[in-house]
Amino acid sequence: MARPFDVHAVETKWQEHWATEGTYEVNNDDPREHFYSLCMYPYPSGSAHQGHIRNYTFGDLVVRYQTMRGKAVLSPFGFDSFGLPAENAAIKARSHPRIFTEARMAELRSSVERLGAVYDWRRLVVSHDPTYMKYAQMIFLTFWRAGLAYRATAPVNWCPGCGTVLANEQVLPDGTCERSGDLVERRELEQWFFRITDYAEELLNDLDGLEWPERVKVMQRNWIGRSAGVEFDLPLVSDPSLALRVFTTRPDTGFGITYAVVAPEHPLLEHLTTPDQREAVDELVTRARAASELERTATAEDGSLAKRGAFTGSYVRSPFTGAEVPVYVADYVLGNYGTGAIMGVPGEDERDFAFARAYDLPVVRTVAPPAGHEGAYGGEGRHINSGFLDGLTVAEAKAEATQFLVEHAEGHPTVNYRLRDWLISRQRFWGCPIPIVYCDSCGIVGVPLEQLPVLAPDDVTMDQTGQSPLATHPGFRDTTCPQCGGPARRETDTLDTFTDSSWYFLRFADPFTPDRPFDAVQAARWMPVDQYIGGIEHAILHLLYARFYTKALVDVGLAPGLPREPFARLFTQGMIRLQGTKMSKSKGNLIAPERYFDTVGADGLRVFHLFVGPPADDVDWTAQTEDVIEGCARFLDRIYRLATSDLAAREYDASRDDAVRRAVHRTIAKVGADLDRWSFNTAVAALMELLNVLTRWAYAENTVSTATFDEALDTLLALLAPMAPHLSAELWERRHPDEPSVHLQPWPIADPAWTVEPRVTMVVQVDGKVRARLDVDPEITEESAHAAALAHPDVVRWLDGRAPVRVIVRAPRMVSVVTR
RNA sequence: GCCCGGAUGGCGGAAUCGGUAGACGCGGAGGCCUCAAAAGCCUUUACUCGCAAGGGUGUGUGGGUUCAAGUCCCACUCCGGGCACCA
Repeated sequence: MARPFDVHAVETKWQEHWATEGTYEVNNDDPREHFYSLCMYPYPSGSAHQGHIRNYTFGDLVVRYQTMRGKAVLSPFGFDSFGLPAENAAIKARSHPRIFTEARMAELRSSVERLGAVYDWRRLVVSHDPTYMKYAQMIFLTFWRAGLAYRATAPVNWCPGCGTVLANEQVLPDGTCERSGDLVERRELEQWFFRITDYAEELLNDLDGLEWPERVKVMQRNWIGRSAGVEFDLPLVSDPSLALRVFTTRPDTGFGITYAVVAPEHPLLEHLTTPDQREAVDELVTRARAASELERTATAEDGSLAKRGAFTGSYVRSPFTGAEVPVYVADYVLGNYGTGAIMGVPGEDERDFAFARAYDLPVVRTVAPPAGHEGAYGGEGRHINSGFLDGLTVAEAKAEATQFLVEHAEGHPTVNYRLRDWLISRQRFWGCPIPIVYCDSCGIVGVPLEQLPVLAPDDVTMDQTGQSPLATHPGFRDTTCPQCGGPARRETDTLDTFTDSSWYFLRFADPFTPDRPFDAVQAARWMPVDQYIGGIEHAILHLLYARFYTKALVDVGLAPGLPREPFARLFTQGMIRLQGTKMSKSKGNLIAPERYFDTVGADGLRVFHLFVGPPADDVDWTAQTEDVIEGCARFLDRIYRLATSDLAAREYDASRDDAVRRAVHRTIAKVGADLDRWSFNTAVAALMELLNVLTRWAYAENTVSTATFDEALDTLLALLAPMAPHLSAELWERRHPDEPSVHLQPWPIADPAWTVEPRVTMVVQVDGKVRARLDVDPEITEESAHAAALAHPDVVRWLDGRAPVRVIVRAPRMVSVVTR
């Protein structure tokens, strides 16, 4: 497609201009109102793909728009540069992940600069930068000393494909690794954890105050999984000094207990198992331990819980009925949730019902189900078969039953969370080493601050053997104890890379103060982030971890006075799809943005991403897409031609000026409102409409006065500036060579006097159908509208002599005449 | 199974507070310019009946509320996403 100007020359000219002028560098003490705009920290996977382009187009629009609105806008950039892909690539090529990573960082940076997205590059943050690592390690040690990091042996998720353990959040519901797709194994390992569960309640409650998409909040609420209930004792029949402690959210159904179940890992299982049941129990425990999540749940496909439990031979006594009920062991009860043991209430719980069916256990209903209901009933109803609870509603009975358990069964109300502590150890090389030393005499010792950062040596063999690559490097592994000076051994695991993206936004706010991660007073000038932009795929992992870090940093004293929530407003953009599947590097179905940079240019590609649909919606890349991109470039070309054509000699007819000026001011109002509500596609459409108005008058009728036309064109360029920054800057400069750039101009303000129309169309409905349209004054009174509507010949015709029964007047928009 | 979204012309989408459905763009049709093409410009484009004037129908389906429903209510279908042994 032939363009009327040299797109490439114009775009590079302005990109160099913004870089050399430092237009978008901003200091912390800037007196203007502060605004922090941030796109999610990218993993450097090479040159930008369409998802990046979309992300940075939105982010850059926000930055430039808010700047023109008079704010000091913080717009930083950085790289989440540690991670598995670079390490795997390095193993394959017998190279070093740093080499891959830095080459790809350069590519991505070049792409975003080519897009014309502007940043304060002085604030660049890179995860593998030794300075950043030093503070990442300092934060880890501070958390550890505050008791928020701890080392424990636990059954963990081991991914054979990645050669490392994973956090719960990285395991998909089907038990596979979210990254490699391998079936995750359970291994018993000693690992480092962050005590995120200490913050479960706050992480849940603070969601309410965030301007985030509701579905992201719902996902986080589900993930945290708060459930309030009661813990109480079921005494052993054989030894009443011992009891099985269970947790339930339905204490009201206690009269329906017909059995109890313990998890295969339960500490009391050994004691509960009688000699004649030993074999069956051992077999079940062995099977449960070996089975993956997937295999376990697969057996339950048909809803049956057969073969998933075994009788222990013991009995406990129900505090409600005094009855002796059998104790089973079953893998559907989890060892690490609640007390690892439950009461079996098949009447009201579906799993219990399925288990009772499979093991032929009695079912006692305690809540009357609706007529004809089969199976377990978990809904509302009146209690039956429940002694002192009979006749009560579920809520009433819960309160009564809780009270009873407190008095008679060592009970107390408890809250449990689905959320587990965050496993942060990774048996990989390309990450930040955990700054810990193990000494035989001193135990676990933190590396002293002055010895940070702990850096991995470069000559490490990274082959995946299941142990940390660093452990195979004696020079790194063997060290001396910082406390006693004796021989010691370093921690050889690295930190989960999600720790890096959990505080980078704070480092952006103040990378200038020496000797600390950031200065709290400086960071507080920007925090919280006013607008955070990224993909929905981070709804749980990154966004939950970053919230935890922010709260913890405040509590351990590294960020005194900072807000406890990092991201005030979140926008999650849609993804790009090709033939129904997500466009991504790993799927190999990319349409590279580069090809458009030289044809339609960065501005054309930006306008396309803004115009193609609502920012939150997915974009289907189809055969038509190329045409739409061309159309966006055509829109810019028309602006170029209009702005560079010579109209000064044209005739002047002042009668048309007002109409043009009204179109201009209505567009100002529309575009501003649309940008504020993230309706970028309609904002672009409004500019297209304005251009259509201007073109029509300027070319077809030659009647617009130069002054009005100039005002209109200048306004158009200003409104266009956040969307197509290069072209608008270029045309503005040509029109105003002695003035500051369009990007430094104030955002246009609509004059209310010019946003109202002198005449509007009023419709008249007869019995609900539009039968006439009238051109009226917008200030028309109800009476005049009423009279004018009934006098209209079309209305008279449609009334056909019938008298209106009712007339509803909504001047000046509409009159509704009813005859029936 | 549960919880969220969503369904509007040939296509992407618009309609912000219950008040002119289809803005804007893509694609299509016709025209101007040109030796011709490209580019550009102009007209037209929901479906349908009609020569026309002018009607009728129409926002996934079926009901309802209302003078008036894409928008609100009830039931359902399909699509997308999340959750799903957490007691």
